[in-house]
This record gives sequence, C-alpha cells and structure tokens, in this order.
Amino acid sequence: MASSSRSAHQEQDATSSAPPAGHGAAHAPETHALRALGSASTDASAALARRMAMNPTDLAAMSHIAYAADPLGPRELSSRLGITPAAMTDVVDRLEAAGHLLRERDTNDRRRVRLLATESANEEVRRELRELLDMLDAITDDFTPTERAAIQRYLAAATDAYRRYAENPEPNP
Amino acid sequence: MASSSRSAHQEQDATSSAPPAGHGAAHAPETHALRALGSASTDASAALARRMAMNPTDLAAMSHIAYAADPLGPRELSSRLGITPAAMTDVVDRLEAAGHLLRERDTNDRRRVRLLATESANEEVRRELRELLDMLDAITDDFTPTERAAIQRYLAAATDAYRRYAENPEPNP
DNA sequence: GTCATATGTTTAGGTAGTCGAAATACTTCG
DNA sequence: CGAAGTATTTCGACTACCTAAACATATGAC
Repeated sequence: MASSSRSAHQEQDATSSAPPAGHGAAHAPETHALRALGSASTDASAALARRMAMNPTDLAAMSHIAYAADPLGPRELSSRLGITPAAMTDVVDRLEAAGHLLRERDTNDRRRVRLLATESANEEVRRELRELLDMLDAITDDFTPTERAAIQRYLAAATDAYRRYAENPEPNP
Repeated sequence: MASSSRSAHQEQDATSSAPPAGHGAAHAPETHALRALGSASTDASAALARRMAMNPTDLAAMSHIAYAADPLGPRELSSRLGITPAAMTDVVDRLEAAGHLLRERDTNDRRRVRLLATESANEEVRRELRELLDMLDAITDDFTPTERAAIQRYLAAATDAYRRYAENPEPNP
C-alpha cells in the first residue's frame, strides 16, 4: 500500500463498484443501495486515515487498541486485522515511532508484548471516530421505533449474507 | 498490496473494526450494525477477489468494465478506482496478460485506448457477483413494502453521511 | 531438573502494487 | 504549421506485505 498519500479519495471495492447498465441485472433497490453504502464506507475509512496521517492498516490497529477492554498483543491484533504477525511488527514499529503506541513486556508471560496507546492517541482516535459515528446516530432520528426495528433486522441479515459469502469455500471446482 | 494471496479472510477497516468496550460509547444499534456491515462487506469483496484469483484492484477494474455501458479507457477507470493512471497501466497489463481484457485503440481519437473484457471474463465476473447479489436480494423477502421503504431511506442516508464525511476537508487545523 | 514441544515476537530477504515525474503519441485550435 | 492540451506509457523508487527462519519464553513429560 502506498503509505498515507493516496491522491484520489475513491477506493476500489468490487462488491460495490459498478452501476448496473441495462444488463438485465434488475436487483433489489436495497441491494444496489448496499453496494453504494459499501463503497462510501470504504471511502470514509480512507478519509479518516488520511485525516490522521496514517495508512488504513495502522489506523485500524489504533482503532482496535483504543476500544479494546484489555491491552492487546501483536498476535491478537494481527489476526483481527487479517495480516501476518511479521507485518504486525512493522505496523507496531511505525505506530511506536509516531508516538501513538508503547510496547510493554507482559510481566506474567514474558513472551507477550502488550500494546498501550498513548493517551493523546487514544483521544484523537476516539474523537475523530466519534464525529463520524455521531453523524450516523443522527440518521435514526427520522425513523419510528417500528422502522428502526426493521432497519436493524435488515442490517443484521445483510451482514450475515456477506459473512456467509466471505467464509464459504470456493463453490466452483 | 500483496497480490491475490491474503492468508486471513479478515480485512482492516477503521470505521468498522472495534467493538465498543464500556467506554461510554453508547451509539445507536444501527450505527454498530453499520460498522459490522462495512467490515463484512470488505471481507466479501476480498473473498470474491480470492475466488477469481485476482487482487482486489484488478477485480474492481473488471467489475467496472463488466457493467459499463460504453467501453472505458485507462484514465476513466483509474479515477473511478482512485489510483493513478500509471498504476492503471499495470492493472491493465496484468488483466490483459491473464486474458481477461483486450486493449483496442479508439479509431476516432487515437490517443484513447478502449478496454474490452473478453466474453468469458465478463461472464465470470457477472456470475460470481450474481451469487452474492442474489443472496442480498433474497433478504428483502422478509420485509413489507413499508419496511422496505424505510430501509431504503436509511441506506441512502447512511451512504450520504459516509460520503459527506469522506469528502469533507480536514476539520481540525 | 531437563528436554521436547508449543507459543509470542522479531529478523531477514524478497515480491508486488503503487506513486511521481518524464517521455511519447495524438488531437485541437489559433 | 506550431502551441497547448489530453491520453497513455515508461522509468525509478518506495513501502506494505509475505514466507521462512530465528529467538525468547512457557509448559508439560519423564
């Protein structure tokens, strides 16, 4: 990935990229909306990373750390982010160098390293994220409780569909 | 990007990564659902790319081409994907070498190159994508027309919020 | 206690996708 | 025709990531 300097603000995402062009597609409006949403969500993530002058992976790591109940280690984080532990070392190196993070050996199990966000970094991540999350929260004001129940049910079902698709083994031999 | 061989199936996404851990967050359930959805959607995209043995960028390019009404050129595609024209040349090189794509000089404006997907590639992309999209379509069966209207309204609003956030200039000096 | 095995982290070396800047090819307009 | 503009590619560099192997510590068997 080209560090924190993407020139354009768009992001590539195959499940939410192309508009349907008369090709007999005819999918549900919700389905199209979902693809647009995915694309916008990815863009927002990239924008957030840009604002904080980090690459997306590093920001995702900070985000996990900022909201984790107990201190995480590189291994746990690497599996959450879907990268190898080796790559995680680089991420932590970068974040530590930038002053966002501290490595601390676990005293009980000295194999382990605990990653502690500096207070300023924690606050910055939470503050930036909150701006976005508050915008999303505000949307719900326009809906009745009944509607909100349906929306929540739909979002859960869509998430589940994506997950099922992602976790399925290749269906074609 | 590490070509088409990501080992884990998770993807990093700062807007949809960490669960809230007692930190006074208290955002709307829809907001949390939205973050989970974003994460799942990114994962599904990566899974799709893996299935088709392409990296995400290349697949996104094919997806645009497959659904475009008129043949696209490298410049247009690069701006849609958010990469530079130089990077686009590599993408097209890869796709052409893999037999998914043909370069064809435009006869009217000979500066332009038109990117034509081979019929087999077009079919493969549409087939794989349809599997996912059909799953998403099926979800709507469980909702009444009224509920669906609310859902669509919500999805549009959320997309808009993400877009506004993504396109905003840095709010903090 | 010591050895074998397992787990967490880092190091070393290599690959691939992207970038910025310059070169090339063509078009359009004065 | 020449100048300026646009589309694409080439070139050299950077960096995030990977695999494999090394290192450090823990745990359990004997």
